Amino acid sequence: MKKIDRILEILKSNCLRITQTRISVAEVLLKNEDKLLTSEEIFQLIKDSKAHKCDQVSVYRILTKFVELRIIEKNNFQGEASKYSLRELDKLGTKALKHEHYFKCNRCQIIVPFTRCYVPKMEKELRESGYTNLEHHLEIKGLCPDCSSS
Amino acid sequence: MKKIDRILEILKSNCLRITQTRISVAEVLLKNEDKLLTSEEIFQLIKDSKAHKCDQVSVYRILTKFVELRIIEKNNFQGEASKYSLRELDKLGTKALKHEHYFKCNRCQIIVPFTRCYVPKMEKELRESGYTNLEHHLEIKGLCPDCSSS
DNA sequence: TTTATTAATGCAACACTGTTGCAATAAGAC
DNA sequence: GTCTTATTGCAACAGTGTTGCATTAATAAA
Repeated sequence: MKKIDRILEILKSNCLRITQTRISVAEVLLKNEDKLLTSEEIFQLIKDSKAHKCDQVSVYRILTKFVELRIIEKNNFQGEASKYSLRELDKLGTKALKHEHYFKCNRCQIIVPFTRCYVPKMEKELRESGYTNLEHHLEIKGLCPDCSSS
Repeated sequence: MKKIDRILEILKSNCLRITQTRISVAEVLLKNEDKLLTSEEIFQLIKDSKAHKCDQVSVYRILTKFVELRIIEKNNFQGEASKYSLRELDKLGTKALKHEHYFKCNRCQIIVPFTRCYVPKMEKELRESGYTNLEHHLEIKGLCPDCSSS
């Protein structure tokens, strides 16, 4: 099954309408799966495509809804606009948590996701102390190899 | 040596003036060492004390300066105003990084700092790949024990 | 296919956090 | 006490995001 079809399926099963704006947002996210996009960037890409005109507010509302439906992830970096990215196909609409672990270069601003994760150990300790429903956000910043060597 | 004296010493050694507003900000932070305060809260506490009147903008500027001078730490939580806290006496003005590891309850909003940290392992891997000047921010959210059991 | 219903949208206005420019004030050097 | 200028207060602005409400369009029903 294609991702776009799964997204439409999720909308339908939640009694939400398949609107042009929702399709446009989904398409932009699909075309930029390797990136983290801000609401503003998504809005501009829709505008540029000229396929359909819409309002920035609608983009905000749709992104908020998509996060609720677990279609996308919202990633926050200190003092910046939230960045969004599509979840993997098999996790679309599910409660499976995506790990949010990013390195961000303080110079060239590149954002590199990384997969190794030791946080579960900390979460295990918290769970053993009575904490529940744990989720986390980890952000490592510094200089990437390119910026370190120049 | 007292913390307040060390703060004034840092200001002097950086050729910055000891002003009433800077003293007020330092005093509020000292009186609330166990908490993380927002700029707005610090401003209100100064206003309430009536010891001295000042502007919100000055508080912003002073906090920014104090962060630069490594007198305080700036802690960011998703979509919220930055929260500030004094550093430990022996770390005031030094480059020693404070670990920022917080648990935040999604229900009662309590923020609990925790000390155990596995992040250095991730940072070690990044350093071995050529990354430098690493710093991090980790935020774990969920329900605290009290909220979990009620 | 047309009509009716109402979810979704566009627009304007607002809210929150934080920043900037500049004239007035006050810290502290002399 | 006077002078210099760092610091402040004020007003205005900027970025991100939200809310209320009248209009539009997606979809169910006729």
